[in-house]
Amino acid sequence: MTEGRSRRPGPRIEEVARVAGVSKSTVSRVINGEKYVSERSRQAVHRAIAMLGYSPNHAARTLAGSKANAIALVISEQGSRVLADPFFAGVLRGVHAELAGRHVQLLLMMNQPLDGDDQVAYLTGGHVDGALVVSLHGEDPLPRTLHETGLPIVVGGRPLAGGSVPFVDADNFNGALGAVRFLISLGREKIATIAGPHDMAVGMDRLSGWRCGLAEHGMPVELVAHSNEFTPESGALAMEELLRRAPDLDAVFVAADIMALGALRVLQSRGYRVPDDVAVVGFDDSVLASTAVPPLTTVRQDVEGFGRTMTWRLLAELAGEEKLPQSMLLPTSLVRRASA
Amino acid sequence: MTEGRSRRPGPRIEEVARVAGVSKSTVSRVINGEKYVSERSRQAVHRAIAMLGYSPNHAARTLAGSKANAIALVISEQGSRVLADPFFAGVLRGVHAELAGRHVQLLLMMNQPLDGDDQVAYLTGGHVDGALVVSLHGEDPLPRTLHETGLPIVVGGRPLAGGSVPFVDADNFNGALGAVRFLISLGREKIATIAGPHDMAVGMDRLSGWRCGLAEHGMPVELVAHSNEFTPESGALAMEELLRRAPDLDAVFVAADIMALGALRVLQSRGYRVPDDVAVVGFDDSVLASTAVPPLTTVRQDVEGFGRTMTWRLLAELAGEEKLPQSMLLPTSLVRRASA
DNA sequence: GCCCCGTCTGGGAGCGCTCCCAGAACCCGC
DNA sequence: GCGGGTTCTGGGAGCGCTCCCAGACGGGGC
Repeated sequence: MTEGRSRRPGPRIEEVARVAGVSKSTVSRVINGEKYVSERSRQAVHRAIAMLGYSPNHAARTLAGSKANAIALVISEQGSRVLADPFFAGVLRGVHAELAGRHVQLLLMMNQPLDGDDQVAYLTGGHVDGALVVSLHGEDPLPRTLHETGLPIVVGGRPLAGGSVPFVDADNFNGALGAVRFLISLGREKIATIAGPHDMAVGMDRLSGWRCGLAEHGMPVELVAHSNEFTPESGALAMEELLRRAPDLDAVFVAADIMALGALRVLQSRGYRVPDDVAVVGFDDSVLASTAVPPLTTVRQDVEGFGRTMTWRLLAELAGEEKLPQSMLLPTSLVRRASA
Repeated sequence: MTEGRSRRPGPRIEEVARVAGVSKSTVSRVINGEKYVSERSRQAVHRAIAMLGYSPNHAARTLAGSKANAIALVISEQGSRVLADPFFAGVLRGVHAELAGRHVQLLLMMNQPLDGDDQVAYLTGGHVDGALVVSLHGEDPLPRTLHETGLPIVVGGRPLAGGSVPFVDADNFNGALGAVRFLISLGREKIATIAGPHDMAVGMDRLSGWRCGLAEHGMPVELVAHSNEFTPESGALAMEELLRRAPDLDAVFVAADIMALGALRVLQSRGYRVPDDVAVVGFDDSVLASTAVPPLTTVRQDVEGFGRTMTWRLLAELAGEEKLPQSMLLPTSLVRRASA
């Protein structure tokens, strides 16, 4: 590479030891937060580190130690869809926030068409201590594959084929349930839903919530239209199907804002007024929700918290903490706008 | 961390050397593609590597060598906005695609409120060989600061305070120019623009293109409304201002799809028909464009190419290539939909 | 008094590579 | 024949840490 970007300049651990008046070993112990270091030494080392502006060499730590001091963020499957979703933005911010101050590198990986095994090999090859796997497609085999190698991982989004893989997810079930209860509280009586694909947990869980909400009021749970993907077009098709089956429906719970957009378009072009004739509730509270016409009432999930929680869970496991919850569901909240 | 995720198992370079019947040094030379290795040795080493499934230890290479074998992707300023933009998704994919097969790690970094100097220190501290800096805010000092430390970087988006920092950007000027020419070809005669903030190159370049397009047909270039940020609300305000100043305008070029959404809303609520009364052209071709009502005619930029080009440029520099272009502009294209 | 255990410390081997150096082998021209 | 290059090779000293070991010190319990 560019010849001679000369060897890293900063002070080494030895320098710190000299200044602090202790040995390399003791400095190392302080850096790694081990016990069996006197308060006096600890202070001295911290002072020396601050004075010299010392920062440990990542490669050396990794080479010498038994850990890689890095975790991977793996975007499974085409990545396109996940990333295109602003959802991912918040997650990333959360991950980063939780990592702040720790000496842990964040490596980014995506499923390339080529990769596959390479990726698993790399991840389990000692380059990272653990991985955050964002995988929306419930049947994605990667989470399980990785988990079985013994690599500590946390999956974002409940994996369908997960076995006992630790995961973090929004509480999709209760989010949907709350949305339906809200619609019922508005006096709506014929509440349909546009559900996501069968093979995604996020879709199934929201559908269950909808079912449950209706069932607990003794209302029928027939008006379901499945869409194949999270796109406005797909949402529009589903809406058309619903209107064909029940022209007199008065509310729709749509499993994603982006599909709700398509549904809105169809409703309006058929002359239904939203929310007067038909109330619409989405899910995600993405940018799309507030820019929709009318602005969409939707279920918000805390995406940043999503990333933070995943990271926290992984780091805790790496730190050897016991009795961690195998999975965690994050609360959602209803954001009321104009569409319902 | 989890005690005893035992030391990385794979074979070491010495093993490869033994099997190939050469010395460590020669294996190292082959791996790093140096010259002065006989064809015979090279073949033998490659065979041995394949047979053993050898993969070099990243930490050791970095520690021993003079390069880090990693590059950083730095999301400058709040990150929130950049990331929320699907724009970033494509860039990331492009970066990753370009990196495939190379033994280069991609480290992700964001500007934390806390960081600042820490980040510069880390980046110039030898942890990475170079950095891709995504910075939409033109006056962001980070690109220049990093560049001045001598760290090879490529900035995504033309930096205003950039000096001679290498950058990659969409050809915003010609994109806007093309949009205006298109509007003129439709017979529009009173073409306004909603421009982005003054402090962002992307906004300024698109404005210049609009100006130029009108000027070359001898049309007046007065109908400019600046918005402070790339939001629908801001776009709506700007549209209102324009209508106040020129109720009879018949076209608007909006510097971003997301602002165009706000503009559309205002136009429609005032009874203007789009595109019959007023033609609207956006910029970016984001998801928003196709879901808008009516679907937005807009200027597309190849975001994936953006990422690929940035990465290519950086790697080329790291490889010591000479005479690289200091900056690169990527072509845009007009996507015709219903709004114009 | 003794030993044992818990606390704290320093020394030094070695992680798996790269890169410098020295030297072998070979070609060229004179 | 000799000197001077260019091509190829191996040996081995580190890169900057961590972690093991050995040992020093102190405060119990018997």
